[in-house]
Amino acid sequence: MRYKVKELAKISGVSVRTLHWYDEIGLLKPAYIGANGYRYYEQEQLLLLQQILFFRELDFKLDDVQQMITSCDFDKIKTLLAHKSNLQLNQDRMSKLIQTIDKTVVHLKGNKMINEHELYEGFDLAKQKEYEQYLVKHHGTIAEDLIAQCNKRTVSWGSQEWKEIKEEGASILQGLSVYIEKGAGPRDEEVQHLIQQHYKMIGRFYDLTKDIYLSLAQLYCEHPGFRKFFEEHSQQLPEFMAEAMRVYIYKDL
Amino acid sequence: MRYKVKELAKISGVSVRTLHWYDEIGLLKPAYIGANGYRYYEQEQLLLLQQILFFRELDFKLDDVQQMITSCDFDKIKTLLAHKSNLQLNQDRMSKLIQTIDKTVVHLKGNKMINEHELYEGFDLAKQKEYEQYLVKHHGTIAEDLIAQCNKRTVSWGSQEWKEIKEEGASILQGLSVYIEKGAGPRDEEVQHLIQQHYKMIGRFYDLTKDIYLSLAQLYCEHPGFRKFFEEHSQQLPEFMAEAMRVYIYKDL
DNA sequence: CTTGACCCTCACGTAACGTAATTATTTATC
DNA sequence: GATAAATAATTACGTTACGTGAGGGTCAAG
Repeated sequence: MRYKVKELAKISGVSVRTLHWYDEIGLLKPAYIGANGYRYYEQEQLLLLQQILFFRELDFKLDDVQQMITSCDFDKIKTLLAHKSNLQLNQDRMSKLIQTIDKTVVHLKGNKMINEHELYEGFDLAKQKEYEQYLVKHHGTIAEDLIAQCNKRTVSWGSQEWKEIKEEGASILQGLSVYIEKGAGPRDEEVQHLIQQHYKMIGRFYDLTKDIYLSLAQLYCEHPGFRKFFEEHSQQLPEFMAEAMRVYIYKDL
Repeated sequence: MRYKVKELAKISGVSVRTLHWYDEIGLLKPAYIGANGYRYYEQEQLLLLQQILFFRELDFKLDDVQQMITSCDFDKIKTLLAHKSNLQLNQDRMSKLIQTIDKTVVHLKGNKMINEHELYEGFDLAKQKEYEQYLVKHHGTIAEDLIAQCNKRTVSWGSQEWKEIKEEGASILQGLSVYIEKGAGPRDEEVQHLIQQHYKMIGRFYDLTKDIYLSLAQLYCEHPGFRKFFEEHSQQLPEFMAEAMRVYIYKDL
């Protein structure tokens, strides 16, 4: 069995350019080159490529990958452990950065006395009733059960918990609108990560199923109250978010 | 007060080239340019530069830094939170990578049946007595106290704990020798991180002070048994590690 | 007036490809 | 067998945030 570039690219999930590049730097040479100048790869190269991709995924530089695949198991272990400690360093740095961001956000909020009401008015309890009626009208008894469950859970929440969940919600929506401005798509990884947070957050209100989450996506677009709330962050947020939610639900299939 | 490039570079801790670059991309223009073509910065630019460096440290791309310093607090918060979720994504990835590395290491070890004795013989209990006598001879009663403390603590350790600490120790030494091969210096961040791990590990045996740790550095170089053990990883490991240990102790001063 | 420290502007190198542009070859269809 | 579509090749520029010289002016001190 021999593969041409495109074929090997497809089964290994890399681009043709990557194979060209790996050839150029001597990381993965073709088994042989035809009289037409074409690169032909064999089973052996496929296996080697998989090794390469494995180490690449671990954030090794290609130079180091080169070393790895040619070194013995003992040296591999040494290098892996050294690399691990590097990753841990990075992790520590991330933690510190996140802390710094949190502090900065608090500082900025305190500085400008951002009006909580303005930021979070979507959680207004008065509007809650309206939403519930809408839900019942459009989704029947299932919605009633959810509302009951939601009420049962939230009565025990203190103002601290409400504040947390409000902040988290606002953070998610703000994040999404930033990505919209940047021209990101609903299936981009960063967006999906935010949607995952959203999914988990909603799960604190009631037991969430895929169907219910899809209904929510619909609700956010259709219900004027929700629409307005979302549109305050970004004009395209309702559709964008609904699409991202659908992607999130269907992506595992 | 006006600064020329080198002066601003020194007080802000960046390179001259960086200032040139920031000028070129319009991120930080000089206050004015002299007839000689020199860049002159004022207090205002210094403050701006500090802002820039703050966001740069948070791993923002310079494009985004540009946005940040020109946007209002509200938008800053949005962007910061979006960035935070990015960092969290990265953190998650790191965790997974580290797990994968651990699994791979276990797999490689199992595969090649690496001889534990060969890897960890430095922890041989028989040799322990020899070390202790050497310590007492060269460091007197302080060493005796340490040995007593060490014995008191370690009697309660099970084989699991011994194994853990052996693995950690081996991992550190292997990591160090990899860096030596790469031509790293004793004060490099990665090396210092490993030394920190080493410091903490030793701290599990007895209460560690700076003086004692410095004595250890000496011991590793002088005592033939230790030397031999370290030299099995790398010929230069004893001196390299001792120097790194001294750097670690003195770096806070 | 020289010397050294400093300034300037190119301009190439980095890592790992992405993205054309242009040309040649194979494959599929008629 | 001719033509078109797909795929191959090479070449080369773009990306990030600078590092590192090269070659050549400017300024303060001795």
